[in-house]
Amino acid sequence: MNGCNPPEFLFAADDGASGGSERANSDPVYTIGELADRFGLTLRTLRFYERLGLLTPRREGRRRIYASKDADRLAAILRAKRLGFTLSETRHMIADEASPETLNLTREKCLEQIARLERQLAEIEEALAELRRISASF
Amino acid sequence: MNGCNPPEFLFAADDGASGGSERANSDPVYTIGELADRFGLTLRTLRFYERLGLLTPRREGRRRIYASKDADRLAAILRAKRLGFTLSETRHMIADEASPETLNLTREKCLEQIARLERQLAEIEEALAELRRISASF
DNA sequence: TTGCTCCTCACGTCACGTGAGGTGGC
DNA sequence: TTGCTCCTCACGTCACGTGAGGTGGC
Repeated sequence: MNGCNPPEFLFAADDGASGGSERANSDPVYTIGELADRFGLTLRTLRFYERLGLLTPRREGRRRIYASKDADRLAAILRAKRLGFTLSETRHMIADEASPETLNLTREKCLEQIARLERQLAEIEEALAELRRISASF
Repeated sequence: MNGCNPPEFLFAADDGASGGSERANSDPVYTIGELADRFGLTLRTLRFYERLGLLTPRREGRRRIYASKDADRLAAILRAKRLGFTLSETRHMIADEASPETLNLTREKCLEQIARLERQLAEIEEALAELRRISASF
């Protein structure tokens, strides 16, 4: 514990919804199909995230069982994805076991990402301008 | 030949520059390295485009020799790329032998592409807004 | 002989999609 | 038995990057 950590933003993805098969007492538990439905993903995507070490559901035999902390972690992953980070960047940003729902974003990474997206934005805007010029000429 | 073709835009990429090893009389000819330099690409990229059937340089033994029509075609490919088309879409858009420097863009494809890019633009703008909010909080 | 440019495999990366063939419980 | 959901390979897609090992001509 030290009192002067580098600036760091613990970014909570709040997800108030609850559901799934309540198997134990009150802690929701999901099959892969349920979790996929809930987040609008494919089974393949969830298995893929597991292979990358982003998710680690427990098993009942061969079948994957996802607890609410896994769902929280998945929400954080998708949040990072929406911000335009790659999965391997996301892997370094997902916080530790204690708070699976937070993303570990430094100010520096934040500014780098902004610069990256601004470049993409400029490219797309140029393309759009040209396409509009062309389509106006038809 | 019919007089009522669908609306179609033959889009010339003008590239006035000339250079390269003038091997035959007055028609510039390039090695793969020269062409890569000229367009800021890697050798790998040019070989890859050839495998996809986008470029078909002639050979002198095993070595690739690019004529000015190949350079024109490459310019058209890169133009389509800047407009956000995939290489396989581009493959269908590059015009026939007679005019290697033109892209064959229908009005419909143009509008579809505009819609696609507008969606990407919106996603990037949302991500940017969120990242700016986060970075302002540091 | 060294240096340069070229060549052909062929595997890696990114974020998955898409079968192929099989299992388990209602 | 049929239907449903799950499973593990394993190859495909997109646009290349990155060696590995070799060739040809100055």
